[in-house]
Amino acid sequence: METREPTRPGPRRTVTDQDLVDAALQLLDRGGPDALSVRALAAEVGLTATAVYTYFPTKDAVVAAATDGLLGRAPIADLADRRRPGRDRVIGFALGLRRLLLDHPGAVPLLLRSGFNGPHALAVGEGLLVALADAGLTPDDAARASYLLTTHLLGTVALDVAEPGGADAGGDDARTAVRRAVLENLPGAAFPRTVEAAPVIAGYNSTAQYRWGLERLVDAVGPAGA
Amino acid sequence: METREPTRPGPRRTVTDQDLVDAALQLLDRGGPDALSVRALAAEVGLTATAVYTYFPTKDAVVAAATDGLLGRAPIADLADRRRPGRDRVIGFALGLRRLLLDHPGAVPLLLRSGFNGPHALAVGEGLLVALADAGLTPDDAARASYLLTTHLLGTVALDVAEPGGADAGGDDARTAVRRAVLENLPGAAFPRTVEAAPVIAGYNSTAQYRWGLERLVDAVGPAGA
DNA sequence: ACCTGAACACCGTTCAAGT
DNA sequence: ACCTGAACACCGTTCAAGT
Repeated sequence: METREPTRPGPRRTVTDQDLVDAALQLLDRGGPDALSVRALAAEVGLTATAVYTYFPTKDAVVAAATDGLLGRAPIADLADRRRPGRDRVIGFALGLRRLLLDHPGAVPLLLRSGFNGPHALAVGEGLLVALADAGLTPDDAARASYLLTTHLLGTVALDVAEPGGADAGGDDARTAVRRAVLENLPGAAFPRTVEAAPVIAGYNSTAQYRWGLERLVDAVGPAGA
Repeated sequence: METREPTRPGPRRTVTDQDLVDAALQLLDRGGPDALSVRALAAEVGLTATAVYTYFPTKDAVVAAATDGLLGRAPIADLADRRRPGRDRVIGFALGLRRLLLDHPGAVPLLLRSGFNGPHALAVGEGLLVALADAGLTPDDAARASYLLTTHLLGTVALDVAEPGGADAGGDDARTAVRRAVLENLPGAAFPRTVEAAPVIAGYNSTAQYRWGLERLVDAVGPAGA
């Protein structure tokens, strides 16, 4: 006696909202932000372009669902694990969310324009507030710290994805080497400090550099300063 | 005997690269990122769409020139003024650049995808390195701090511009009130900390909140911690 | 409710042709 | 060199029509 969830009778539905969200993310992963067109999305799930408007009122609504869906894959379980110190949870989560977004560079430009008002965006914010409160911050300071962490994370990811050559320029080391060569060929008379610091600047996009800022940031807002 | 700069003879040129850059920024200011099309740009300066390709090889090149041109209006003179402490110069500059970008919200999504490799972007980076070195940081720490300040600034501006209602939602106070009402109507069972901190979260986009993070950030990277 | 096909008003870009 | 007009392969979205 197989008990499926109660479905309405009638012809088999072949496509769901979730199918479209998944297909949208796949298109973004494969071809970047410009690859997500209503026509391409429809073809991906075997529909005609106009049928998409049965599921979502506009393309913007599809984009909003897809970008919030991406945030739904953020490691918020890390934030809720009360056996670990709040500070460790925040740092681990931030590193994990950065990794997630850098693994989907095509979605990032759309995410940055999305408003961050979907259910998964709210869940991320709530989780950060919990972990920061556990780290000893007052509710108000936890909110300010959450915003500081978020802007730092999103700004970092935005710059990384905007990098010429983008994500397909090989690994961290290969990108750093390319950046360094460019920086060292700059006119030293006009930009002496930039040329001098080229090795560090070349590594801006590295995980080490993100962690450097993240740790200082967490310590700067923490209760240790109170 | 009027001595104009030597111009070639022949029919009067009516349009320059700079005209197109200025027109692009005006279109972005008036209608947001989607208002900048090659056809609209051409019409703005009295050309046909295809004539634009005489000046720039692609639309992306126009966008790059326009966004870097916007950075050219950043108050880098603030950074170079050696009569003031480095810390004050950095904070004043960051506040000024944030204001500049928020005054041109239509250009921000394009700026965030621009790569920041134009001459004015480089000049901003160089100025930050100078002021941070004057504040007592080592060259390497100045570079890391410059990146931290930049990501924070860009993340802040990105979130601000992405806000539903955007820049045309009245002043800071009006936007905060709207955000607060939305936050307080959230399901308190699912997002208790978010609802609790609603008054602070509603003010995320305020200059006060940006300054809160900026000052902590500057102090966290400063030589005081050494 | 879900889906199709035709259509509208747009895009960025190329090309042949003119001055 | 600068500019035009026609054209190509696309866009997001609407609408009438079908099941």
